[in-house]
Amino acid sequence: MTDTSPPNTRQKTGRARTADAGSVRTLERGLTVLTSLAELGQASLTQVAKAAGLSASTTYRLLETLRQSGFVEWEERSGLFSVGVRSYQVGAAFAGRNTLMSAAQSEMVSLVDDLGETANLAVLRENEAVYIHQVEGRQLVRMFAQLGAGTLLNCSGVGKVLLAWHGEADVAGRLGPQPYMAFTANSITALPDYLRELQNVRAQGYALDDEEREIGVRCMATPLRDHTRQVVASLSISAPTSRFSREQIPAFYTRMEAASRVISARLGWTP
Amino acid sequence: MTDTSPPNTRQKTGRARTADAGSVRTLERGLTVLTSLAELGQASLTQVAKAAGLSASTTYRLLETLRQSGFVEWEERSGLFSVGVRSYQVGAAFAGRNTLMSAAQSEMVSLVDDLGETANLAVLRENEAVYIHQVEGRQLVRMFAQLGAGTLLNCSGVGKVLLAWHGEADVAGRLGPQPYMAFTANSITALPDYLRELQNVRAQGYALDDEEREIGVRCMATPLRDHTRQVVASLSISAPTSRFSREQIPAFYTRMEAASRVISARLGWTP
DNA sequence: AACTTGATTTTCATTGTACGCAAACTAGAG
DNA sequence: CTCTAGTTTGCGTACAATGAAAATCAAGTT
Repeated sequence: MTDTSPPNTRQKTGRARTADAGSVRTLERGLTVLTSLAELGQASLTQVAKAAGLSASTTYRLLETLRQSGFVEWEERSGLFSVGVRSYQVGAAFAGRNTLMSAAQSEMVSLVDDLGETANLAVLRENEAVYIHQVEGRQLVRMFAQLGAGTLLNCSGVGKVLLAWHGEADVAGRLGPQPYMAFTANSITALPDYLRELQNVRAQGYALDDEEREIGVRCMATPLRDHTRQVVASLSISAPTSRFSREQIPAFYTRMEAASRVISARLGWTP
Repeated sequence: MTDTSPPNTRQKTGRARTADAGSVRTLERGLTVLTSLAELGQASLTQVAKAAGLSASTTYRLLETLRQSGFVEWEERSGLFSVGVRSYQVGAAFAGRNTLMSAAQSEMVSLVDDLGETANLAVLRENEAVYIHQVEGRQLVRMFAQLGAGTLLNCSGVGKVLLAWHGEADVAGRLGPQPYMAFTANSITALPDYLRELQNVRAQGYALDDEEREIGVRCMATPLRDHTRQVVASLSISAPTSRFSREQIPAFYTRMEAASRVISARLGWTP
């Protein structure tokens, strides 16, 4: 029982905008449920509740509401939930409005035409790189990257590019506690190594994922900038090492650099 | 009408959900805001508030929460909101998990290879047909259909197919009040005409949009069924009349029917 | 069949939160 | 500078959302 404190404990600490000011808890929770479900792919009520960190009954009601709005689907047969059409519709609106994607589209296609490998477009979101667009290569072997999926920042070319021009503290914060998760023996797991790598990226103008994510797959990523000259996205090409040897790096870079330049120009970037 | 009738009018199917039971108002409103914004594309606070039918302050707080979660973006420059990356991510999860899309993908590609025109995949959602997948044709002329966009049911081939096997009352309900919106002189605007058209669809096995949506564009749609034998989606091909004459209808249908059969089979349909 | 176990749905009282109103700010336009 | 339209914040209250626990339901196990 809080003793009746004076009604005006108005702290006027300047402009400190409290992180979660004006935040609506219920909506926040609902979105957490939706996001958790998206990550799970397909899940039961209890699984979602656990993933979202909410009680079963609350999750039940939130999921039910999401279902009624079409953001979530429920398969009667199995009793499992999954993301619904409405979510897809809303997501498509993002793709439509997104200037980045339309600016990159044609160049990505011609890049794929020239190099024959799959091109990806990724942006930074909190602690991960999110692939927002992909143009598949002619080659049969399919690359891993899944649209909309998030990738760890420590072991992907796009991750390096997106962080390369950020401050060290920021980089450290986004990568989280060491050692970073490793996928292969080449994965970078310590901050100093990563920071040194970023220096290379700044010097060379591109980042390499040299079988750090998956053995047998090499990947080159370049920065895209807009009118503010900040790096807003990263373009990447992934290919099996058999078709992308170390010797080919300069050739790949020449082509990718040209594409990046064109796309950046469309975004308002000036040299 | 808060009828306090005993909650046990349990229907066998375990699923007797009352329309809005267990619905969370705040989340509902938040989702309405998100959906409205998706439709507007890019909008100011007041525009969204108006579209969602909510007060400015409520909308402000909901938008702010959506922004903090990444579902909505806010451009400082213009002060306008738009759909954010997070929405895209969640939507992509739908696409990934969607068995329909993966079942249809390869057949759509080969259909496009054979016919040279753009193929679309649509499902029914409330009162509209939603295009969830598209494979673009080689031809230069770009078709109208936009991914994730909803289409009116009265003047599209997919709309007719999706409703053809529904009861008349249901059809009437989904189409809303007459006269239906017309895009061209060929558009169907009255219920009796539409119901007669649905009879044709059932008899022929396909629906035609004969310049009903746009002059110069013809479109053929076929039903896709799953293991329940219900129509769960519709496949369609759109082409300018110059490349898709009435005489070609049988040829198109032969090809489309084959594709539909294969896709339906993948969904568990048995003849 | 009767039991067990675990998940889903509903009820219910309580609390805390989301809401609308209105005031305080902003920022353009005239 | 004033006006107007839009955005943001404070505040008190109604009532919406919540968790706990009870009631169902589904599926094994004996």
